[in-house]
Amino acid sequence: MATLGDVAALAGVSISAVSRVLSNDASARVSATTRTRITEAAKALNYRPNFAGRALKFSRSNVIALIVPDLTNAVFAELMRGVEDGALERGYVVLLARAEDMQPGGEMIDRLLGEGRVDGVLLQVGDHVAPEALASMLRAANPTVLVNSVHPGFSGSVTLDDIAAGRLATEHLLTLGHTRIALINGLTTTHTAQQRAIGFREALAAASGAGTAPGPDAAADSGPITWHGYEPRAGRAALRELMDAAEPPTAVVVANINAAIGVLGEARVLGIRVPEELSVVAIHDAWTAENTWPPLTTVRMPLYELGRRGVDALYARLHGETIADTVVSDPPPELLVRESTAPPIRR
Amino acid sequence: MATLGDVAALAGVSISAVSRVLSNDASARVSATTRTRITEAAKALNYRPNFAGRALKFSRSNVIALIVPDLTNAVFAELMRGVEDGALERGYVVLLARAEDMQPGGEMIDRLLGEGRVDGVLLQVGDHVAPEALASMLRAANPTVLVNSVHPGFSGSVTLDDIAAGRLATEHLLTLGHTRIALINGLTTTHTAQQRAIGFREALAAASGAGTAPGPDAAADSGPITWHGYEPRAGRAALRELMDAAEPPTAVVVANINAAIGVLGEARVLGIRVPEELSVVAIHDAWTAENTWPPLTTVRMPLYELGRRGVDALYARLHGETIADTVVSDPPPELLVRESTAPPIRR
DNA sequence: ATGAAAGCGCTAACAC
DNA sequence: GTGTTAGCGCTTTCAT
Repeated sequence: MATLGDVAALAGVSISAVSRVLSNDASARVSATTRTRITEAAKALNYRPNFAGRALKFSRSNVIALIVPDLTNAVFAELMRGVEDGALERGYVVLLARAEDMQPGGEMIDRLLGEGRVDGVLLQVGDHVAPEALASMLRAANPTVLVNSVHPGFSGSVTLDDIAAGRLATEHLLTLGHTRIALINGLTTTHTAQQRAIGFREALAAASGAGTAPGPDAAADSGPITWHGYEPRAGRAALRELMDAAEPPTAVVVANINAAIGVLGEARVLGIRVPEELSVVAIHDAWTAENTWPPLTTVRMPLYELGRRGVDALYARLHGETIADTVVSDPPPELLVRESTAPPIRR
Repeated sequence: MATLGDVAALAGVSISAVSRVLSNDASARVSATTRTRITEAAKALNYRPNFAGRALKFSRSNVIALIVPDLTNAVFAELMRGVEDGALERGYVVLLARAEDMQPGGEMIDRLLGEGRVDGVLLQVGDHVAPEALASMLRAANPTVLVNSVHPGFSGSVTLDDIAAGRLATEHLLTLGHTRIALINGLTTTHTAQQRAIGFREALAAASGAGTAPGPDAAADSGPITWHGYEPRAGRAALRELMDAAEPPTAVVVANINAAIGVLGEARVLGIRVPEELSVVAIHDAWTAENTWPPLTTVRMPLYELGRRGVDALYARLHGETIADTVVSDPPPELLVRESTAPPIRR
């Protein structure tokens, strides 16, 4: 690893001259000859500015941490890509971390930040994190931006339009002619699940309001909602529960694609044919949706853009700006009709 | 961010005293009183050693990079966990990077290493990387360890026992009574695919050798092999190809679980019932295997241990030891029988 | 037992 | 135009 000193020696100039040239200081006055001598020497030695030296000088690492609950969740693939691209564009490197290692109470994050390893944190909080645990790491001037999550009293979240997603998925089923529709949702504690439930109810209410006279109790019009979580096994449990009812649904909105995969599996076990006897539409798209049977109808969310906007927000915060919560709705949620949804069977 | 100087000032001692105490220098002679004064001051100020300062001093970052072709591939989940755990144990932090960003020709890796951001690299090379591209970054004293891959002339790989995996999967189908067995494999260029093919042929040869008289041309005994790749769509293409044959197989070994998911999907499209008309066993286990229909029989590989051993090897290399190639076979590949395999139909 | 000082690689203010 | 110098936070001789 060649240093500035090495380059300076080879070029026969001072260290500061080299520094000026190689960091392309605009206001640097250097003769053309020395400039070429320096750049050539640097190239010959394959010079790269030492990371630690810079970080020490600037007290800034140009690294941001991205923390997601589960790295292998295909849903986060796009998010990560967006973050990486946004970061690269701004000269940042992304340190990807497992939320697992971040327990308990953000000790690991404190370390990352406290030791100056990273300048800021992009945090997608997992479903099972208690708000209290979050509170400790969101205190004070902590350069953190929440992605896809919110926290009471914390300003600096960037989220998706989950209401629209819930509405879109539900409208699709209504359009097909379904009337008994259920929502297989995430945990009640999560903001995303709450939002998706709102969209679900909105669509149902609008339909019943338009189609029939507005009932006195709109609540009775709304379909059943389960709140088991976003994992495949949560989807399985939810479906069993719903199918036990006296009048089981003919269609379900599943708030997460992974849970939907569980729903599909459980439907097979229960002998329920999809889409003939049960239509399934899931929120979030991923490669897995094309490889289930039947292929899953999904609502594609702008996760890539979410990642980029998250970096934008963190960048702004790192530069002293106070940032407001933002909802990423461009491009808007998009319905991808595959083969898991169909009109209900007449009988 | 409190510095050593801050702690020293608060404790009323010199900076060097603080350094000695806080880095628990065993050979440091310090009075009990100053020691407690220092530790208390450090605690009061929530002191954390500055990363850049240390890295600069030691010319060592205590960070290793883990590069995998696709972060969201469930197969790598275990690998990552093993790496993280192994690294943490040794006081290292893991910088997770997309192979995507590493193109072309390892420019990004050169940067990571050249700027001193990481001390070494754990590299799982993707299927589509040309050996020439790899050669440039594996030259000289590059502190790199290949995981799950090999490179001609490069010593420092840690791999799995893919021969045993191929053999185990094939033996399972043989035991069920299948005689027309095919291998849906990865690209010919990948070491893992080659090894799995060896195991596949070994099992077939052993069976034909034991069951009948050893034929003069053992090659004729071996089942057909396709080499399309490890992705779902590669699996689909492979199945279509195999089923076009005059005597299609009654069972397939799929060299990768993701390809196997594609195989299952394509079987549905072709109207082939699994396992009645076609048994499917895949190498590598993941949560997805439990959620396909039917649930996939798989061969579980010790990927967690692979990760840990990879860190071991890199650590050794970073400390000047020359390391040999190693094969991680403890625990050995394990067959997980689910519902995608069954005896062939008699006719 | 404790402190002073040098130096890791870099940048920027300040000479000349 | 170019060089000298101080200092970012840390560890480690070397004095005392």
